[in-house]
Amino acid sequence: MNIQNVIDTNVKKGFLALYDTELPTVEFQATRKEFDGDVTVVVFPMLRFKKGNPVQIGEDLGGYLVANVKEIKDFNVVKGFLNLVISDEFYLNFFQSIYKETHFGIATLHTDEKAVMVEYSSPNTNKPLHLGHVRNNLLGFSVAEIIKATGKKVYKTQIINDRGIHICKSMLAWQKFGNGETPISTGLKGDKLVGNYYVKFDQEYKKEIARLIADGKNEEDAKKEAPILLEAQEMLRKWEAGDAATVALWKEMNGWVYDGFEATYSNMGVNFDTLYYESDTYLLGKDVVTQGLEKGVFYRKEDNSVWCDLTAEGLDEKIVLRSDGTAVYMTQDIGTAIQRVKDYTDVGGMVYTVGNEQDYHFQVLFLILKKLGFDWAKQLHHLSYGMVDLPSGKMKSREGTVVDADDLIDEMTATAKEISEELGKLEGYSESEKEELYKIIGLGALKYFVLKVDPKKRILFDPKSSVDFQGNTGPFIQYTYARIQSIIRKANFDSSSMVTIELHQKEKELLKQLVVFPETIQQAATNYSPAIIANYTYDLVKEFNSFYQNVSILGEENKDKKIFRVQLSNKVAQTIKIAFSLLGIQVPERM
RNA sequence: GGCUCCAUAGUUCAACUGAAUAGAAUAUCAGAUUUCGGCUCUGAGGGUUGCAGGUUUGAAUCCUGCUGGAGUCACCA
Repeated sequence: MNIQNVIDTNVKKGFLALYDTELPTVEFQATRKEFDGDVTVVVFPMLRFKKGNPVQIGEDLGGYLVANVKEIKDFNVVKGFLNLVISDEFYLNFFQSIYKETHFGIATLHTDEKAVMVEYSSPNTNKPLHLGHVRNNLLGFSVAEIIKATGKKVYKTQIINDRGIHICKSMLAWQKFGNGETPISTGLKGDKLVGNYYVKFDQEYKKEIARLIADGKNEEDAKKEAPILLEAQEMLRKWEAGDAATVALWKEMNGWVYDGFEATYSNMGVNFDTLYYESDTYLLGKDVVTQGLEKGVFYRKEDNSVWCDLTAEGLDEKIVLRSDGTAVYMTQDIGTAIQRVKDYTDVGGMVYTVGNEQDYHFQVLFLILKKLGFDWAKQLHHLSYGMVDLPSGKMKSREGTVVDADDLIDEMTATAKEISEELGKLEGYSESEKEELYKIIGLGALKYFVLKVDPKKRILFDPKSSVDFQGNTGPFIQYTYARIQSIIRKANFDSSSMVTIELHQKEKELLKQLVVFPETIQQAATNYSPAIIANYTYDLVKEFNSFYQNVSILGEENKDKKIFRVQLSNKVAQTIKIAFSLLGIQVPERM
């Protein structure tokens, strides 16, 4: 019995009664502040079905609605806009119906629907996580939570690129120059330690190239013949042959990296339900390619390489198997996708959180999977997002302009600490509670900053000034939440019974905002956009602050009104908390 | 060069996917509240929505062509 449905069906009914004409759709929107009313029906589109003066049609329809629909109390027409005034009773009934709900807006699990697998993060194991991964992780995690909130089962996953020549490079450098260093012996996080040796390899490699060139080699040959590179290639062959010592070293060093990543993930507050490793999946696609060849989806060239012709779909030809029979990136992704559906038979679709530089890759991947005839291939989505740029330009690891994820979180936490100490509302908090709080605020600022922007747009991140704590920011919203909690702590009277009062305009505005929360989640899910949730929450908070400024809550003399305002504040706080949980942001009781 | 994406107040972002005078925040200026947390609230100035056409009762939004930026077009991942 939501108000949209009521209006939709009754406008159609009214149109039929008045003009004897069927109206397929009704367009409406929230009424702008400067006009009277709550919901506005747009008359213009109706002119296609019934020629006439839009104002007159508006008047006729308005009259019909007020006479026939109890929720609609009054109306006015401005140009082609029919503004409807919704009754207090409707909003009060709505409030009573949601007041006891602890998870307002969150749908219960629809057991009849297929599950969705959301992939995100998928880092290179040679490099510690940086700002780009932060955006990826926050987006992936949040979209997974949002989809879950619409009632679907969700599996969070990632594919770990744990194999290949790049891994051998850091292994080799560690063997040669590491002197047996471990994360424990150095006190370094494992991913940082391994990352250092990856850099070390590159330095040595460059030195050798320079030496070879000095000895008279040309640059191209020098790059190919540098001894350290040859050694790395030899190591890869050993690894692929299953050489025990090489595999043991590989396992040990990867273990360090995973521990390091795990620390960063847990710090960031993201997690996974299931993991896939490239070393397990890189061969998976081959069988599929064989089957695809039989079906005629792929074809073999003279040199024995296998291709997929996508020119009919407006794309190019794409290689899926090298002439030596080995798998390429695409082969691996085909195999992994199929494996996932085998492992989790309830999965009916997947979301890939990967940067927009891979738009083309995923277009091709999805198309190939469709051609192979998998019914779930229609339910694949590439959650493509823009890069994070620094004022100095692109992040480049070699130039040291990478913003490290761990460092970033530490910095944000430190800033939060400075600000909280100035405010000084934390008497009675222990040191560890304070530290916990600083992290909630610091991370809240970072996450909100990243998530409030439409995913497909680029973000310019200025570490110095970008992350603010005022205005449209995470801490501003957290602050409002904390302030409501303060009011509730002080409201030491029984406020559990439901009351009927005449609504203040500000109360009505707040209720209007609450009404649209469930559909906002739905919209965020269909658009794969946490930004929609972020902006909704901000609007709700602004509306609350305006209410807070305009009416007195605890100072109200009318007992019923006082009760209602406490209840309403409480519901707003709960809604903030739920909305923020969809973004992976926590809210503090005090700050 | 082909294809894809992006361009909105000084700045950071919106605009419910085609509707009313394009909205917030921030910064600036002017005020309120001095009593539920002054990290609050109200107001002002600030825009030819990159440019030029087109479709439409109506365009930031759709189409075409430009300009500027990014990405991609590997038997790399």
